[in-house]
Amino acid sequence: MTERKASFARAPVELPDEAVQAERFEKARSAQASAVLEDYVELIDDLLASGGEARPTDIARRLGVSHATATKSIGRLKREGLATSKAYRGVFLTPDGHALAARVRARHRLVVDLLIAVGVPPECAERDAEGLEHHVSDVALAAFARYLKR
Amino acid sequence: MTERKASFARAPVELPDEAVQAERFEKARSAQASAVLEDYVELIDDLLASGGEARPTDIARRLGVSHATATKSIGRLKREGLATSKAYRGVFLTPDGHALAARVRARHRLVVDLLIAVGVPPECAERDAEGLEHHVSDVALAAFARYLKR
DNA sequence: TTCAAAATGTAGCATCGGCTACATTTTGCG
DNA sequence: CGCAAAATGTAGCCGATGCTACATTTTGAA
Repeated sequence: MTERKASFARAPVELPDEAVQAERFEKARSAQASAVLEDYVELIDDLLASGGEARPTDIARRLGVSHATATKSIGRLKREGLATSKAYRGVFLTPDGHALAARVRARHRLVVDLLIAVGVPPECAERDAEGLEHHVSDVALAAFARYLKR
Repeated sequence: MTERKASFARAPVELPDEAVQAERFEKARSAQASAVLEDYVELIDDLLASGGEARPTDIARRLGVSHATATKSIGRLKREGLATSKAYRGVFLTPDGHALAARVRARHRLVVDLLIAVGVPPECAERDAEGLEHHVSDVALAAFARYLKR
């Protein structure tokens, strides 16, 4: 078989430009950094809207973490100006926190609806959306909305 | 406007069962935990396939991190039995690592194609997929494949 | 009212994934 | 060949996010 030693045996793998690729990964990392905060504000907003109270223990149970972990994260929410709370009292959202919660919830809805629209089973859509949502850009979100409107 | 004081102003917020919700968040966290490993094996596999070498410096540049960070993560890949390397030499994948890379790449492709199919601009699809892919379950992936086949 | 259980707070530990700074080894060029 | 530059390795720091263990405060029921 006429083959030269250095020839490529497989399809020529096309790598993206170095800088472009690095930028993509950086975007993904920064999205992940805000994911936890987003989960907390969304959940707190839900609890406030439904039951009227957002207690650290409830938050912890719903997120599946220890109450100590939840308390620590709530502290971060407060440092970032998204929530307020006093010792031994429930947690509340600042206007910023509330606005973030609204955006997050709307995005969550869209992602779930899109998944279902392309044939993902509802329960699976809900489960996957919990991780997916933090990485969907505004541009993609707009595309989802257009797609669903058809 | 005839409104009663204590009536609910917003739609009655329906909260998922506590355990169900906790399970969703736990899934998302565990998916995130393997995200970094998946990114590394996929990139290493690409580098090996295209240029023939996967050097820590190249990996670091493409991921947008320092070489020290890359080295540390490569150490983790080795601990987890996904890669091998000797001091001052390139990185290689074990059979397990190669298999993981193949699965990750296939999933990445599907996610990008699905995004494009629903109207997301290609470059945006590539960017978002970098974060999204780690959270798409096998069930959702199968649905994506079915959808694209139509 | 009292007191035990539940909720909350706090301290300390581990891992992970970033980073910078510095030490060491390879590599390649003059 | 020799030596400087590049690549690699290593150490130590930080913040985020988990955890357990223990201290404190609230709460509710007897």
